[in-house]
Amino acid sequence: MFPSDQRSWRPNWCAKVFWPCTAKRGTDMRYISRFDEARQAIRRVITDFLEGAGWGNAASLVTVEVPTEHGHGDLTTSFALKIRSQTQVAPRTLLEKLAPHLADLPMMETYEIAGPGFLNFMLKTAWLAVAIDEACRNPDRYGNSDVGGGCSVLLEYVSANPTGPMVVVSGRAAAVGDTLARVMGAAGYQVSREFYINDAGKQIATLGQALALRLLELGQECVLDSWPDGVYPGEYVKDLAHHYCELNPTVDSKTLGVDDYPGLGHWAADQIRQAHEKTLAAFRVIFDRWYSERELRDSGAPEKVIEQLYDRGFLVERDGARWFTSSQFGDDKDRVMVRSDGTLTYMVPDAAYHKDKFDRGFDYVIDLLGPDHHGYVNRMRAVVEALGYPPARLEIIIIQLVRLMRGEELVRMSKRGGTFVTLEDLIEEAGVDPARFFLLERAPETPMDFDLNLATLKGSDNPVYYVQYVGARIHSILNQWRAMRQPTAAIDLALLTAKEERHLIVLVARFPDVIGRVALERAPQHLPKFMTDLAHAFHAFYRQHRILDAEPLVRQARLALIEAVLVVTTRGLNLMGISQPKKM
RNA sequence: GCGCCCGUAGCUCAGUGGAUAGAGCGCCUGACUACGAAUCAGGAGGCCUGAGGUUCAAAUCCUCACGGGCGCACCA
Repeated sequence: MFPSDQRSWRPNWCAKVFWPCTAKRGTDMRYISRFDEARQAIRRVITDFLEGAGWGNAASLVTVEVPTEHGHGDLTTSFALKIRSQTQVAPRTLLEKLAPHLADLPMMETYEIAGPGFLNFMLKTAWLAVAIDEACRNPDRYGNSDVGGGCSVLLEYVSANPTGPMVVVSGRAAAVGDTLARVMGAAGYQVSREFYINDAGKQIATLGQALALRLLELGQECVLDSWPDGVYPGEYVKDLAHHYCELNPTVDSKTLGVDDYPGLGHWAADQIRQAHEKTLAAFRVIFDRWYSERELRDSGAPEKVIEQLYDRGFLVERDGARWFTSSQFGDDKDRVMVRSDGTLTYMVPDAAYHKDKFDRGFDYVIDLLGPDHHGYVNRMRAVVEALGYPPARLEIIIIQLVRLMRGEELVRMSKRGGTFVTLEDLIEEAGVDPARFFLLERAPETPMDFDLNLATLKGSDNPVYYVQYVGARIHSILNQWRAMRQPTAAIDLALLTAKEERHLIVLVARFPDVIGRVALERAPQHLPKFMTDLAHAFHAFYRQHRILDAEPLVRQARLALIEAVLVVTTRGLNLMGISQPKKM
């Protein structure tokens, strides 16, 4: 039983809910970040105090947070305001009594009571600076945590139809899904990544028809005057036709008929799927499993789902068809599962696929779907619930539209006309690093404009270079330091007292929390934001302070500091699937 | 008509019920005889679409408008 099971069924399925997962594994080796440790220690003092005063039931309202504003401490809590109605004590009076208990905490530098009843904490710099040491010692692991508690999660994303090239919104899903997978892995989830291939059904036959017509054109060296509606007209089918002829030189295109369409379609779909895999690999997105709808169908799983729904009484016959009574689970209307001609609707294999996901024992099942699928959310939840699985464990994130712009001008995409801007085009024009950064900057469910002019810029206008430049500068400094062949002094991080240095220490210490937050909220956009903040803090430090020219003990401390910053930028970029160049 | 997403600086967007709402781009002023100026310091720019409600506290939660986008098949 997981906490999310008790969560009320939310029509707003966007993953804004912040819930913990009961730890299953890894509790012995629990890593606690500096910020987590401070938070827990402060919270414990406060709850002990409240219990002592007879307000123990208010303890759940005590939260210790990173403030939004600078100047409100490293951590802050507003619990005194929140529990006022229960205690009937003026918040500031309560805090005056509580505060002395906090002074003894080992990480506490100062605290202040502010505003109507906030309590702000400044942590000891040297205590936070332990994070610098942790980062330098664990360059490949720093930032990891076990907030995921070892829970297993299946992420399905992209799942583009193998009937044509991938469009840019698939690229967004790829960037978001891949980054979530990387981050959740770092945060202690056991992640599996899946791509579901719709390689069955009518669309495959239609693809086969398109191929057959292109083969006919090739064979007769002509161009057809009319093209049937809804049959993929894109240029890519011509390329497939050429390839097909090379492999099958004896094919007689004039004899191809309806019976040949499925076979041709399967061949074409497989070619396109392989192209998808190649493009995604170039985008640094890899999957653990490519799940074939066709194999699912061959296994008989769809029919089993029909039976199961029927046995449970959720399938009724009406107008000669069999309907799933999804409306009793919150869907707008019932859905046809078996048409009056006996064939299955596309929904059935999808239902079987989701059943299979849960049967494989995943604690969480996360789907990233395209913007044209949001009408589909309720019915898939309905299926999950009807089959007896907790619907809250199916999380669906809708990846919203990407509009491509060139400055002010909208880049038109027309699927019907067969003209695309494909993910491949985007990679070629913008490059993987800027493309991924831009696609990750925005919340997945927000429609976004992608300005190709901005992404293509090589200069300072491009935020990804701003972040990468940090690492390049640090590499350069560290190389020069090694070339100096100076004796290494002992590291005394207490020498890092300037405000720019402190800011960097705080950010390095906060990195594990950022990873945890991205994982728990399924909100990748916080990562580029954090990286930009870190880059800004580093560049400000760098302009203000000398490193190699500093007095030896200070130099040694600053070298440790920038090494830790390098660890964080490199890891942070890596979690976004973005490179950290040593030179730019 | 019904459902979903979005509405925050000129533009693109962040924002965890909390304090003076932030960033990037664009605009204006300054800063290299310097470990990398792809940088830094500063400035201007806001009725958070509107109206009610809940709350000690609302950009954030609820209701209703308005505006933009996308879905609403015995298609996949």
